[in-house]
Amino acid sequence: MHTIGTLSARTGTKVQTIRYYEQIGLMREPGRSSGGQRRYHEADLDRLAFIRHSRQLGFPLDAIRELLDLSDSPSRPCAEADAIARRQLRQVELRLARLQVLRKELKRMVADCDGDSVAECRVLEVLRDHSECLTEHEEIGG
Amino acid sequence: MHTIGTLSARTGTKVQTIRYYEQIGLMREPGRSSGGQRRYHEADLDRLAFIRHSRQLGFPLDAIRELLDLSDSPSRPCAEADAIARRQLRQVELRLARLQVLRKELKRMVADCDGDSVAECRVLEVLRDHSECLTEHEEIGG
DNA sequence: CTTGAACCTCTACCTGCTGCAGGTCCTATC
DNA sequence: GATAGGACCTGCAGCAGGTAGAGGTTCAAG
Repeated sequence: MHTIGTLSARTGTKVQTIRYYEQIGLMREPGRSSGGQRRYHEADLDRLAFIRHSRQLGFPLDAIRELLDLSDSPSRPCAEADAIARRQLRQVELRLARLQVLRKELKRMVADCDGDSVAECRVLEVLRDHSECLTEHEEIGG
Repeated sequence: MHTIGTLSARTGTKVQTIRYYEQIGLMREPGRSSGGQRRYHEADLDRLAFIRHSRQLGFPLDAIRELLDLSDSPSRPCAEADAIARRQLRQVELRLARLQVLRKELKRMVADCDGDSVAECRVLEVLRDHSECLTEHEEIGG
């Protein structure tokens, strides 16, 4: 039996986050001590580790929910898990591509700026006028 | 004089978003028509375009606030604007580096999976056991 | 039996918006 | 001048994925 603090320490997850996962139904409601404190089994620790690792790989909580469901029914074909992972890979590749465009533009921006007064600052100039950009970038929220 | 709808259409910003920018003090409070509707000057349009463009380049609203302040005082040296842009560039490069690690790991994950049953699914296996990863990745929220 | 670290619930806040409800204004057309 | 209907108004709730704090209880070591 583990306390929530033990799970926290072992998985590097904040205590509040574990309670949050319980609240949104990602973690099962654990048993309680006579005084009302959460007491976890080893399986809960594994589940939390799974969740955290998936988060580290950028999976959104909804995807993790699906993966956990799949993980709980071992006889099903794994095509679904595979599809989720591929979707995540596509997302990551999309974000990479967009960030690469941004990096290029930002690099050019700071390279062109010679540190004079704000009035002739290249950085501000480029921000003022999108047409000075070499590439389209409809990033925002990527 | 422009309506909020005109600003919206010209900058590709939702009407609500413009009102939100006003609420958080990024956009100045415009004048109003006799009936209480917002009426904008050309300068407001420019300001909104600046904000949007900065957002597209991934600048957080706080940074944009600083950049706007700088932009309003043209005699100051532009070192500050430069620093903000460099900071943003560093952020983008950090995110890029992390995403590249993720991509590698995800690629390996889906490549190893041969589509059999969940019980022996590589995807789930890797998620279960971080030690199967080739690289450390403390992504989360990047 | 005491102490204090760890736990509990509840609520609010973060970023950067977006959407809806329910009501008002503006302007073109008849 | 009346009317239709699109554009506008305010205010509030909600999204992801947590994080922080208040104010109170429990647990376990000494």
